Amino acid sequence: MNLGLSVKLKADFERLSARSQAVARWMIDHPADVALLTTREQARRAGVSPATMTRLAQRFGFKGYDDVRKLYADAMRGRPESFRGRAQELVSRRADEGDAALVQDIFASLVPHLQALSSPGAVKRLTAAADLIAKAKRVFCLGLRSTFSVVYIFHYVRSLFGAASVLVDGAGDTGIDVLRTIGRGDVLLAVTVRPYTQHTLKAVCYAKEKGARIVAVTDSELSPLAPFADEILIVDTETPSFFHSMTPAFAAIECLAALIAARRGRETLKALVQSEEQLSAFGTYILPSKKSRAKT
Amino acid sequence: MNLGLSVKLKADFERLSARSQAVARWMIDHPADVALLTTREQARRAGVSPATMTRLAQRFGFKGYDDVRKLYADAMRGRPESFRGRAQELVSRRADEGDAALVQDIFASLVPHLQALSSPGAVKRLTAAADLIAKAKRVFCLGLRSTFSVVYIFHYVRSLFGAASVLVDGAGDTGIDVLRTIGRGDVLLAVTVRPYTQHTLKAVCYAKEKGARIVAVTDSELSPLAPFADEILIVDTETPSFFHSMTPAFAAIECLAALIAARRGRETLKALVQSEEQLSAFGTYILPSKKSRAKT
DNA sequence: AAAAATATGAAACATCTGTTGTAACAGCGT
DNA sequence: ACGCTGTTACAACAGATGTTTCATATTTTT
Repeated sequence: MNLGLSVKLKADFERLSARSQAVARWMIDHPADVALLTTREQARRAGVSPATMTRLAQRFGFKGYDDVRKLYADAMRGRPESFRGRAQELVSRRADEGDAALVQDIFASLVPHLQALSSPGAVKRLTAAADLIAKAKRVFCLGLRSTFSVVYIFHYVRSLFGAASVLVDGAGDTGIDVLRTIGRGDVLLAVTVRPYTQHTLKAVCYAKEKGARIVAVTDSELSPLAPFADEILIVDTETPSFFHSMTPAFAAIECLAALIAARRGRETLKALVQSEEQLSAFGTYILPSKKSRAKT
Repeated sequence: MNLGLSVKLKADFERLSARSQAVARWMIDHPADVALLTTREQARRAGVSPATMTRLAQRFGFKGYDDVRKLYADAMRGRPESFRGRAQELVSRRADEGDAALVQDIFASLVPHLQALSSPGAVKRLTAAADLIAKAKRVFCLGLRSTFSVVYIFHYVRSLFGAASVLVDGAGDTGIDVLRTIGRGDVLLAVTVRPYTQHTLKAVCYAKEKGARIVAVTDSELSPLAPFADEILIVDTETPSFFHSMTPAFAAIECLAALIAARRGRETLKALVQSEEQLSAFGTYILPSKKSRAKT
């Protein structure tokens, strides 16, 4: 990620006044400090009056130097597109203050959450989890309440692939019963975010004791699942609205499923063909070509 | 970022008070923001009064929270890899190596799909669908196979909000039976993407005949659902992997739920309080404070 | 059940922030 | 020398910042 401003700064360097050049030089040499220090402190270090900082920023089209600092701060967080995104957001919010703003805000907040999942650290965790699951005899998928969506899609995709998957869910609250047979060689994929569900933690404890490995998808290093997890995936849930979003967790699980499928390679493809045959035999899907003759 | 404080924070976590734990958790989850945001802003995001921040810092031997921020700022300066473009170099170099490439590609492809959902046209459709659903007597939620995740989360959130919602799903393939009572004033939320499921289309036909309105979430204007839909939301499903992603549909539905919740305003909040009371009475969640006395 | 101890948020506080108005200054052509 | 232009620092301002105080919950102990 390169700061657009640094580039502009270098390009226009010649045309700047003496003091402004001093500031520009200092900024280019100390990008981290631009994000971390106050404008006044930066002026002091660059040997310039604070007013000069503000005016330089304004020359480049910012409202003040504060905006420059925010730009550098965002860059430091490792969110390359955030400035462009924010600008768009502002524009559109001016256009409409109501629903549109909420929609924009929700999706805008999701983007950095997804980007966080493709950071090197997250990738390492995803691949480690995929390795663990790919080697497992069976995978038990457990997620209650809002996270059920997440484990369901994992289980569904995994079933399509022909891999051994058990969805911990059952009519009449018999869900947890399927865990009875869990043991060494199995993996429990457990998903829970704040507020953490009691049953999920219990199940993880239980499975761990029986010798199963744990892959936890949760929202913090401090999650109660963390101490039990062999592999842990951290997903964001925050949104500008007052409720949490499961979209990042959902995306992470889909990605995990894809990684595992890739590991099984040829086997996956064979299973997919089988699945398709079965489903078309049952007339599950509408045929893409002619008229679909409905039956039943 | 190797911060001595994070370690101490985790070590003493149990001994901290409820509010301090909230702060510690937020700090561990957002280390970059500790360095970049003001104390007040951090307090706001952690859901705590500014005073708590200062006090927590003092408990750990600092003069005030400002010193903590400086500590984090120094730690951030110490790792220029994430800055000045070297991070992205690393990323793109790794992107040639199998797993990482797949992960990057998947999330990268999701971002434009989400952005498409906040385009003016999509916003209009979302708000129109929200309007229709907000006025409905009851909402029936129907999605089979991979799309079940999507309708499940909608149903779950809507139930939390105390709105009338019926999940079309049942043990023993009795799911469709609940549609018997559907009629004028009701809305059927139907989700299906290619390959379209036979049953979903059938159900939509049936509901339409009975006078219900249809909100369709699907992947194309040419979807078989389109002719029956009163409101239609189009979501992308394509990924660089060989299977489809439901993440955009998932995000769209969450957004739709948020819009509807906003429309119900005060009512939503009351229902949320009720839900919380009920859930805590049942001991569903792990209590955030000290000893959580498990029951059952 | 009462009392002591602790934790917490609202408001108050002095301090510091970023910006702007003003005046001094240097360079430059006339 | 003169006025004109563009820079710059200084001072002043409104607003925000981090900390402290104090009264009020909340928890723990007696």
